[in-house]
Amino acid sequence: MGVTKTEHYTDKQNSNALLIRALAHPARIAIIEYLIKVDSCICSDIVGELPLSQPTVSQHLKELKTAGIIKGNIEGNSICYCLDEKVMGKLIAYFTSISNQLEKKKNSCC
Amino acid sequence: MGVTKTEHYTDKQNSNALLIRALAHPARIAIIEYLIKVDSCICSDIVGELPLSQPTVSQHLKELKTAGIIKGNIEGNSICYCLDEKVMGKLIAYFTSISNQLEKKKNSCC
DNA sequence: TTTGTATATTGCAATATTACGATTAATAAA
DNA sequence: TTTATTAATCGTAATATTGCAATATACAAA
Repeated sequence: MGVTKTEHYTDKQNSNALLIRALAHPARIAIIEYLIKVDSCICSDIVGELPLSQPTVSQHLKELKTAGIIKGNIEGNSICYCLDEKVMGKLIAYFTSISNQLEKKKNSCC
Repeated sequence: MGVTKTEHYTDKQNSNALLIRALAHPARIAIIEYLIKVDSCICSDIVGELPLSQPTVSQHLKELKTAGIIKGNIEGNSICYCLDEKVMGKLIAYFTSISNQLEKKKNSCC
């Protein structure tokens, strides 16, 4: 039905899924990589960097913003977007914890 | 149009997006967390663990398998699924590299 | 005020995802 | 061989995502 049964998973599983989903598109990966590279930016830069129209880029930015991964501050008549390192840190911490768990038990069956 | 313009991104961006997308659902997060916890399992176990029907679980397993995150070996008349730590490692390495880049430049503008 | 620039929103079409019942396929057990 | 068990596949419905043209909004500059 295209609708996820979120109520049966843990809060962590749901919130991590939302964060991960926000990065599950090459355009949004390109956006955060660009934000990391320039370490501050305005939206029109991003439109120029991507092979997408301005409305489509705006939509991807909105998804990243909704997920909390980026934040935007109005600056004159443009908008300064940058990473929310705290939220990004949560995602990184999740994968780090998986990494640690995998380190511990190397006795896989396959 | 619901179709991603993959040809304009780098191979890394596209392949990372595919890996990340494979985990962009709480059911699939629950599956890999369960696989890590038990360190080997068969599909029927997973069906019991999740609030989803057997066909739906099978479909999620297929997506994880297509992405390369898990592998399955036939074992009697059931299937032993487990993580492909090499592929999982690539994903972890990506987030680690992002983490390292963020460490270096703390002078964000927002 | 008018004009230009930057970004968001709306509306829509094409396609993808999520979920499940019914069925199939393959092996195990009786 | 028959029956049971396990997992995959098919078909389909509901919903979500991706993308863009057109338009709206908001501010800056002239």
